[in-house]
Amino acid sequence: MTKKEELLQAAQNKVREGGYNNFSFRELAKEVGIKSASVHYHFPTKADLGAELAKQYTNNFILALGDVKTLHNAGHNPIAVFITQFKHALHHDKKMCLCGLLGAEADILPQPVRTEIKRFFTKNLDWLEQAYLYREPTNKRQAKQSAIQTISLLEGAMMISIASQDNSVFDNAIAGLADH
Amino acid sequence: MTKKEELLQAAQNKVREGGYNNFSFRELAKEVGIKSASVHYHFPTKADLGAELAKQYTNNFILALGDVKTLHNAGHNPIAVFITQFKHALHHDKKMCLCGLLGAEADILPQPVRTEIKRFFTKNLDWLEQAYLYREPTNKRQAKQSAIQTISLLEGAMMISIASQDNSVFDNAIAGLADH
DNA sequence: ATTAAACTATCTACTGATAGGCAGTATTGG
DNA sequence: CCAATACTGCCTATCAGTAGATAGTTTAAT
Repeated sequence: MTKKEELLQAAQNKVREGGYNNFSFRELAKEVGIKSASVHYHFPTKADLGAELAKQYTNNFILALGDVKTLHNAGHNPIAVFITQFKHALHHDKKMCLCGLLGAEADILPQPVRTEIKRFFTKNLDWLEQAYLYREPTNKRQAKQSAIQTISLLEGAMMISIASQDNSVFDNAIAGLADH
Repeated sequence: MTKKEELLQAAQNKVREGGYNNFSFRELAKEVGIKSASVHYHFPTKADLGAELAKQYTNNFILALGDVKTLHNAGHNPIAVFITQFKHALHHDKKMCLCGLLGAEADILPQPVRTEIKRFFTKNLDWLEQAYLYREPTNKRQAKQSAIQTISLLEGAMMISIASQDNSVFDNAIAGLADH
């Protein structure tokens, strides 16, 4: 892993714990073993770092989900896959969704970061809409609404689980969500 | 309004925009027209201020909801009332739920603040559980689950609406939620 | 006279950012 | 083939601004 990648990884952990203001160049530098001035070599400004962080997070997230059609044809339920990925983020990383937390504080984010956060949600909503269209006789309007409701429930349940320090909240919230 | 109340109000706005790290004693002081040192007179430490902020927010929120039984007997649907209060917070204040945002960054909050955030959710879940028990033949287990799902959906939808800078996301998410 | 609510002044620590230097590696032109 | 050049990735040193917090003082109302 290059120093740049290490910096992004360290930043991701910090942001997922306490938001955009919860990391500093000095802190990241110390964690990966370089000086804070060198972080500016890789990312000219903090906004640049934040934007790239959100961008890569989104890309990795969508990539990990895979293709809706492929999943469906292989006999998997895309919606269950989507839910599982959120569940994994909470249970494995024990941290909030990066874009969920940043989304909540969108008002104070530099524009480039805010743009990437928006992209996370449009990408995920498009994916979910497609997933719902592979189900039952559904029109586009209904699929869109189901997509919004599903991702809202997941982000909200994640948030409350972390606030409550109790993952059973999340498990309870998603019970029976995938199977109609 | 006393200076102390003004300070709490100013802090609430700041926190609901960008989280716990988005306000400073100097900023608050400037906004209400006193010196930063004087803020320490009202709130010895930042954690004290944060905890009282969350406490009052929770109390006001529950107070504004009213009593479930009373609402039900007056012919109102408590669940619809609950949803309306969230909707109002988003549409009127144009800001995230204080405890939603703070809940997401619970890992970095001073314990006294975290405790108050937890209380917000237990209070609201209890209220909602009661509300669901006034509906149809439902057992306690089902009512608890419905409560978690409802508040998760609301918090999540709020978050995504702010991230997307588009309130129609929220309206779409809550469509048909109150009426079974 | 006591007390509440503000003040002045100051401390240490941390913030993002910049200027300029210095090795090591690639690239390129004669 | 080799010297000149440029690039990469880091460094030291430093800046102005802001953070939370404290000690001690003044003001005004009870």
